[in-house]
Amino acid sequence: MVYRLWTYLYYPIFSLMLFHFRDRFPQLNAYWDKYLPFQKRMEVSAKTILLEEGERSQNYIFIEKGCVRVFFNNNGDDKTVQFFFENEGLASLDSFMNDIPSLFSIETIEPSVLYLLPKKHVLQLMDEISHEAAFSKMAMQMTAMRQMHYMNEFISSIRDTAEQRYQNLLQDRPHIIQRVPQHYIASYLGVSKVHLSRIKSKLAKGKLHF
Amino acid sequence: MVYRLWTYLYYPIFSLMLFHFRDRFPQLNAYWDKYLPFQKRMEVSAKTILLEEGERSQNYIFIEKGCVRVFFNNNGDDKTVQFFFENEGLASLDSFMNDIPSLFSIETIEPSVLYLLPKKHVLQLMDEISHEAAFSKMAMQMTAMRQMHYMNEFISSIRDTAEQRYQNLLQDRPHIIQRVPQHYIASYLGVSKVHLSRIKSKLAKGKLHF
DNA sequence: GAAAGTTGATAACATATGTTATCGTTAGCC
DNA sequence: GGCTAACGATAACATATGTTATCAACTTTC
Repeated sequence: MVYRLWTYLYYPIFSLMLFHFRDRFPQLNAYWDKYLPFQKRMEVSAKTILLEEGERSQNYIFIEKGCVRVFFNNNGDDKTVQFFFENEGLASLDSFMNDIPSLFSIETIEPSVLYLLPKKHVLQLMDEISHEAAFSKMAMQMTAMRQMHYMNEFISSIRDTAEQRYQNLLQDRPHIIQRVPQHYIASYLGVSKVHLSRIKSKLAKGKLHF
Repeated sequence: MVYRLWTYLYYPIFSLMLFHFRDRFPQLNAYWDKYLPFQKRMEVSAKTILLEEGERSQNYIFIEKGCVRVFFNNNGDDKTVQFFFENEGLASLDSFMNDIPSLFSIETIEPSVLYLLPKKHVLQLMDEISHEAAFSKMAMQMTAMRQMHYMNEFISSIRDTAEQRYQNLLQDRPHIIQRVPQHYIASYLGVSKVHLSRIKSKLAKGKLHF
């Protein structure tokens, strides 16, 4: 019960950290820097599991170089939920906050340079940052943006075909298509890898002009 | 620019009003009651358009009796995004907040009793309520819940078949299936009405035991 | 109470998408 | 440098889903 309330309170703060913390809110960089000494630097190869589905999330992960994906297992094949790149951070939020088994696994896609900040220090950081004057405005902005993002994904799922969703991705977030293996993108779009290959082939043909 | 910032600030407050305001947070009922005199009561028949796609949202709508749906037009046929029932309130948020043409239409499904609160008074109410001590905690809770909701819808869309999504609806929100015409539910699930009918027929057969 | 519209089931057919398998290319590993 | 796994394209077939049309039951309207 206490845990739950606490989750909701700190949710937006955590969101702040999760997405483009450094780029978007340079005013808060000092807080982040203060906790640099507590972070553990890691250089890992591609396909390194950072958190296994069912384990409890103990670290906040910041990506200096490389990219990772969040996924879960669904009757044998895995479904990718989200991709993260340089200067983004992540954790399996529900697991991290409520100390429950994670619903998701986290894995590197490319060889990556990561910083891990243990839970204990994340909590301290949250505590300090919430005293910052400009904080609440930013927290709400971040949260609203996340809500919009997921709402748009949902609306897209009932409005657009897989082909249209692929083209949206191509237009809005081309870096994902450039850097992520195709079968992960397929599961992110909710289609089989064979079908995504067909979509690409169809689009390529449409672009040929004789 | 000013509008945008303002949107983000008041987003969670608005969320508070939007969903189960009265039921979930009785502490805030006094604020609501204070603005009762400014609300316009309406009794309308089914299929009454309350807001047309492209218009600017001018009122916050509270449902005393009946239900409504939010939808948009997509190449001729419309796609339902969400349903609202008794003691819930709604508006086309982006339009209401930023005074831009609405992306969605709002329409009653059943004959309904509604209260409309003009924008001007909604803004005053928001202003007052944000001074309430318990407010920020609740605002964040509401916002986190909305975020979770849309995230779960998104994950369900890449994980589940239409049949499984129908069964989820049946289990988690059976009132929707009981009260909403089937073709609206079909578009909400992202399938054709014919296919939803097939799903129902298949499930009905599965339940027969000879 | 007749006419018109709404809702839902079903059939027939077309298209979209999944599944399995094969193959060539590339990348990592010892 | 050769072995192995990962990746992506493609084909063949099976299943899922969309489209159009028809019909019956029910509601609303006048």
